[in-house]
Amino acid sequence: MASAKTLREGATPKRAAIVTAARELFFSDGFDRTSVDAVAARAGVSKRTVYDYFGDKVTLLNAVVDTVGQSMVATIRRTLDETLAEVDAAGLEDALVAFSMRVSTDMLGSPEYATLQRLAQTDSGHLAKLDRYEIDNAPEEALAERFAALTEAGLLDVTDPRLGADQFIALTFGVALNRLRSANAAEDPRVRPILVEGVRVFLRAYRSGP
Amino acid sequence: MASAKTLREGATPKRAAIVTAARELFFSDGFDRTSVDAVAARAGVSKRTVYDYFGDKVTLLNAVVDTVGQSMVATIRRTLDETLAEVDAAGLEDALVAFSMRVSTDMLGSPEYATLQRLAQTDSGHLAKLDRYEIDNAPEEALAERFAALTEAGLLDVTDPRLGADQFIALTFGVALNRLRSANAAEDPRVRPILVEGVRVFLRAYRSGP
DNA sequence: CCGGAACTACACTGCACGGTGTAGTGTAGG
DNA sequence: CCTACACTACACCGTGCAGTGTAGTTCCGG
Repeated sequence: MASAKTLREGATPKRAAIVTAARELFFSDGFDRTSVDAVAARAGVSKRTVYDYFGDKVTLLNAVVDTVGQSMVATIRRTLDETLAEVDAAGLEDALVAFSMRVSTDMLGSPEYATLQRLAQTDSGHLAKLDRYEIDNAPEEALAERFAALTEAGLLDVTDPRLGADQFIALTFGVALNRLRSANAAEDPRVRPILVEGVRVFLRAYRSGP
Repeated sequence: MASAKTLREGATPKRAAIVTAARELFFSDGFDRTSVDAVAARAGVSKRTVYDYFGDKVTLLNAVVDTVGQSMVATIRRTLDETLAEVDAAGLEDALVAFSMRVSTDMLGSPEYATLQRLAQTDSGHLAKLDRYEIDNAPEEALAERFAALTEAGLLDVTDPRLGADQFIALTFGVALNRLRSANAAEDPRVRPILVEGVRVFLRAYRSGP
């Protein structure tokens, strides 16, 4: 006897369209300033359908956060494998730069990550208690694992991998995001130097000493 | 013939109370979810008075951002002078830790800085074009100056002081904020170790080598 | 051909909130 | 005592928006 009125389930194209439209609007205008009517219009769908699928606006937000989070994690995992799987000491710096560049650009806009945080924090903060721990920390955890492996392999000297991952992220994406508030990292030529320097600082601190 | 209806000026206690109440509510609930009625109630003031002073809600937000920004800059400048004015090589690490700790705790709650950014960005982003450049960058610039001085003095080796400042901030406050999303740094015992490690990374990368 | 599910179009409710107008109260200064 | 001003209390308007109810259309499987 769930009190729900049987929301529509499954991965239909309409559902995806709604989530996509909602994501775009939430990201650009914020949760509060986005009306469900606008989402429906953008998705090319009747407002009623939105409610048939999601029940209410907050649930829709959760769906967006969920979707973005998952795809983000997937992107990071894949990029991690593709850029940092087999490196030697000589290629480490380039590999780390490549990794951060790819992540920066692959995330559709760019501050997608930070924006997601904002969305799930500021907006649904008091509203929904989504178990965001996994989504929030998965990227850091994945990177931490990799740092641990690199330490094992003698390329790095990271005693606290999780902290190291947080610091790496802060030094690269954190600085870039802070500097170029609105910009989308995909094209901005100012991004790369920031990432390069961030990686250098990280390596000066954590590269395995002789 | 200004179109304004002569807002109330000057630093009256009521005005301060309104700004304070608005700050607290904007910070905890967000701009959109905070009603002017709530602000007035919290300030112990009639709603009409709020409008007599500020004209509209966005102007009130600007006043809040302004006030917080100024006091933040003041705090940072002062702390900078008190902790990093006269240091030698031996005391550098401790001084940097002291600086970041003091800044973390002195900022009333803690993520005040990030929250301010959010407020002025997400919320008034499309609404008001406040010339936030000074407020936003003053802390970084101030820290950059200090790093330049320390480089001059031979304690550090920071070729791009502004970038170094951004990195320092990311490594310390950035990491702390990211980890302890909601917490207020003032008391949380997890903050200090993060700051200490951030400073160490920074110094390993930037301490003047022999 | 029938029934049901997915959808749309649209009207409609209820409410919260930004903003205003105004009458009235307290208070300080001349 | 009178005026001016800061302020309150309160009623009020307009609007935007979440959410619902419903009638009608299309389409598909049996």
